Amino acid sequence: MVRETKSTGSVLKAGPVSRPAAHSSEAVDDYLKAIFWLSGPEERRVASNEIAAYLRITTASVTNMLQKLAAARPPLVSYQKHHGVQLADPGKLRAREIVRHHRLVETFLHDVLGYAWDEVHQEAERLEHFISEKFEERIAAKMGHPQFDPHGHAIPALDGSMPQVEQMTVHQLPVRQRARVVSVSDKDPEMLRYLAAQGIGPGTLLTVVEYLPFSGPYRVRVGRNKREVLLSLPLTQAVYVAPAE
Amino acid sequence: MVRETKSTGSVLKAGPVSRPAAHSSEAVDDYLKAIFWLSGPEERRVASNEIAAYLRITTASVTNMLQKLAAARPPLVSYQKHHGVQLADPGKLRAREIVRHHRLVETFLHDVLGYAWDEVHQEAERLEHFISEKFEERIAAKMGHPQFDPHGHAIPALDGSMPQVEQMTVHQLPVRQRARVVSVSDKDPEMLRYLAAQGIGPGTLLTVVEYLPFSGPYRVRVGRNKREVLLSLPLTQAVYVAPAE
DNA sequence: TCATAAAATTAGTCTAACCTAATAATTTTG
DNA sequence: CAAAATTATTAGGTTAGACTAATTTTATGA
Repeated sequence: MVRETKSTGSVLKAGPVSRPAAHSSEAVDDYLKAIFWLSGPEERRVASNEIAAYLRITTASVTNMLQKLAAARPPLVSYQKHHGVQLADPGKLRAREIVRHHRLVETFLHDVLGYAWDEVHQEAERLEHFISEKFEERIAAKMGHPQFDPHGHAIPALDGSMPQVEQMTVHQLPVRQRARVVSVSDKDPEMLRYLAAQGIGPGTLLTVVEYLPFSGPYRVRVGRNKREVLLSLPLTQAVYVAPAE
Repeated sequence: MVRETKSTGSVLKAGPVSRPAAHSSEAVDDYLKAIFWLSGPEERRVASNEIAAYLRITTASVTNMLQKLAAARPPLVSYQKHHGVQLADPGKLRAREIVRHHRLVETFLHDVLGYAWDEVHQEAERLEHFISEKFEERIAAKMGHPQFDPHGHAIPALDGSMPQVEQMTVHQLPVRQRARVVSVSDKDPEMLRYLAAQGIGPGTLLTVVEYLPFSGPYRVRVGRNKREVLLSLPLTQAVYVAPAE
């Protein structure tokens, strides 16, 4: 019985030449995203180690996958045994595309479907892999091509470019320096709910009054009414700010 | 190195007892849907054969999967060697849930995101597996809990119930009998575009004037202005109507 | 610099879901 | 009602992407 293959369609051997991979598997997407985040704006090489910790899988699995990503035509990463990986251009493009999907979907869930800001991440994390370019385009258009997601993160443009905003964490902010919240990590819903309850979100003005020793809480004045709140170390590391004049 | 498994999470061994399976794989979903459609409203047993043809895979693969679906706790199908399958209640529930997802998503894409009616099926076919109950609930609410999708198909209620509308195909419609279009098969985009161009969609009034022999085209009068169009056999089988008094 | 610790790689196993080829059961028909 | 045709099942293979265990390479620090 001969039939057309209904294959799972891995990128790894697909496509004629040099196109940015029609579509990749969820697993491949997740590796590309991990490398993208871990390598940071300087795009430094990333160790298998770090990827394994980030994705909560073993390093053996990572090595295995990195070899496939590097063997893909065109290669999605540049990989050197024992010396980590870097995204190659097609991989970088795909990573940025997924980040764009994620943040557009988050914004859509929040602004159009009325999700709370601590609920959007989980749903976007799944959908980012499965929406089409058309879907992406339509929701972006519906929202007037937003620049930022509900947590204040910049949404990459279609060409993949992402505005680099100058920012630091509250943890790094000098005492008494007035600053405006730029963005908040979206990973932990509980954290987001707590911060929202304290009136902290993108745009909020704040000042660190004092930080207590031994990773103690930070006393922070929030907003116009200068309410004072206490933020633990992890919280101060989850809130990004830009100094205000 | 011991780690939490980030398994693909098959239904087949998941869950405590007797819950309708937290979530199933895409493949399992597709089998359940296939059985659901093939068994029809009478819920007759379905042969491995038919499933294989419907999903365009081999019968060996089907047998293999049916055994797993039957071995799942709780069983998703009732399966007897050499005598086909029927959906068990949990399987039926999941199948209806996916149909609900599919039709709600189609309606959403069409009504909210401005997709054309021939574009919605493909996107919904992917997304139906990955949206959460919350997403489903939110888009349904946003649209005012619609009863029908853009092709005229009824959207199953949350409890899985589907109104059974009395209908026949244009192919089966007696000559001169006035009828109203109930629904149109969404599978073939080209067909949908052609029908739309002829002014045929849910709600359209029509009458078969004449059918020519040897599977020849049907002459059909459409709408109030009684424009006459020719429909090939496949088209007459893709359009469902209810006789109008 | 060399011994040890840390990190990465290889080799081989597992599962889901497909496949082909061989075999068995059922149904149809002369 | 038995032979032929159809349909279903079993057995064994493949691929992606996880895993463990063993080994090798690189980095560290006495």
